[in-house]
Amino acid sequence: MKSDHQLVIYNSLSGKKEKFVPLHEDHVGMYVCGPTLYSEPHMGNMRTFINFDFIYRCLLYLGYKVKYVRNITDAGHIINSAGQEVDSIGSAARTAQVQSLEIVYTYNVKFQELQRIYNLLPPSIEPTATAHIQEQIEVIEQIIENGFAYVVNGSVYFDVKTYMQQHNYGALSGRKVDELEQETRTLNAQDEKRFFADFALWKKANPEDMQVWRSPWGNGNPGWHIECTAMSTKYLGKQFDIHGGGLDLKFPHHEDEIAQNCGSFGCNPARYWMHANMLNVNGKKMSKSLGNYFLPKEIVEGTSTLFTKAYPAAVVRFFMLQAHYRSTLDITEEALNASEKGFERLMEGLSLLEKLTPSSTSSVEVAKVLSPAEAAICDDFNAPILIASLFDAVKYIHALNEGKEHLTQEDLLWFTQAMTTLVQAVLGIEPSKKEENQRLSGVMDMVITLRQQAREQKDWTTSDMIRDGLAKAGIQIKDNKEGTSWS
RNA sequence: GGUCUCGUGGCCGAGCGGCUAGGCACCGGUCUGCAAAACCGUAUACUCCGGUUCGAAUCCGGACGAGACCUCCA
Repeated sequence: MKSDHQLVIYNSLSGKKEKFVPLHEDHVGMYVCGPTLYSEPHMGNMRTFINFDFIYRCLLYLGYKVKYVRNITDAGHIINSAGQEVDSIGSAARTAQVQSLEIVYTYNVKFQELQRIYNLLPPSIEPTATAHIQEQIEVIEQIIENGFAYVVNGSVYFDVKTYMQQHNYGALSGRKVDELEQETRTLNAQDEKRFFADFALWKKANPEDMQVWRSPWGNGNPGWHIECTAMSTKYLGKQFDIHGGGLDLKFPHHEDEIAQNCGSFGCNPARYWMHANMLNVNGKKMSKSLGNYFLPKEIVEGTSTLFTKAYPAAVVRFFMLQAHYRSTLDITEEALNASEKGFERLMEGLSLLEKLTPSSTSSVEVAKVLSPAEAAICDDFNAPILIASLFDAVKYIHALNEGKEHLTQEDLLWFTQAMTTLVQAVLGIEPSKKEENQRLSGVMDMVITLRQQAREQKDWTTSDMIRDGLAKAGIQIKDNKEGTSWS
């Protein structure tokens, strides 16, 4: 561990912040539930992935060797409590009149592109459900062997009642099964299940199914929850350090994952469960069903009807990291604009830092400037506090620039590297790339020279005409001490 | 209906027993031919009502309001 600070993580399992102690020193196994590729992930989905990307980056920064597994759901049948079968990928395929794999492949390509645009580090492994059918079958067999599942008419169900005799179903979500029964509004029409809370591990094939796999129980499809158990076990072991996902997956998905893992291997898969909170639009969760969503690409391209302009992906990412991952975040144009200005201030501070000249002595300890940033990272990955500390550092950079503070060459180098690491490697914010337009910049050089000549002759009419004309064309003139620049 | 979470200044959003969060906007200043930009600085807050405490935005109880989950969802 590089840091002097002790990392604490809020564990959803206990509802408390806990000291983070990995199972294997310096190594961290982390599993995060990825997207279901029946449509293009929306901005809310992206917030979760951005948050866990930040967490991954923090762990790397702290010196851990991280194995980060994020699955891709490209198969799976869900039986909801009303007994209806949901096969989102299959129905998307039927609607588009293509094969399931085509749907999955199309959206996976888009998802990979989004990861690039939003600067998400690629996980160590991105396994797909369809490539792990055999592993899923093996886990189900183990659960049956342990007596926590039963076979009915070609389908396999998890036996919650039997499981409860030895384990705590509801350990994560805090739900109590007898309460659940009363809570369930619609009466369960699924007569195959012995108990209303039982869930499918394997579902017998329907005639309309486009994808079907062979199993000891006949042709069918895996249940929704089992893929995560199979893949996390295969790549991270029966128990690993961190399991993450969106808050909306806490129940039933993660609760059922715990049941499956305990039912097959006798242990909770993860020691630390982390849940990222939702992205809100006008105070309501962004979701497909509410229709209040927009796509991550639309905001970057300026084609979303919610906003009047386009925002660079780095700005959107920065905006998201200005809220803690456990809080909901309301996205509005006003808030986004505020972040954009702040983002630019931070970036300008960074580029100013590289132009500073060293001094023979240092007036401030660099470690003291950087310490709050590390403390923020270690306090349950507190990105907003980290960013606040970076803004404090920007103030310090300006003080250095104005000669109010000074640093030796050695300290300046240290400070510069640390700041760059925190912004680029940890926050995952790349400096905005200025679009190099050779022809335009040539023209602009000339225009600025002309305006400068007019100003020297105190010909304010001409110089203001140039300034206003450029403003109309969307180009802003900035007069600094060193001269005139534009953007 | 059940379970849970949250209500912070104009906006977004940290903090979670005593110490300026931060960003944006506002206002004042420096700079400027005037502006803009940039930089510096000040101010504004903790839904309400009780309680615990020397001290509460922070803990406890209640009211009101909002949201999430209990159906698929990141």
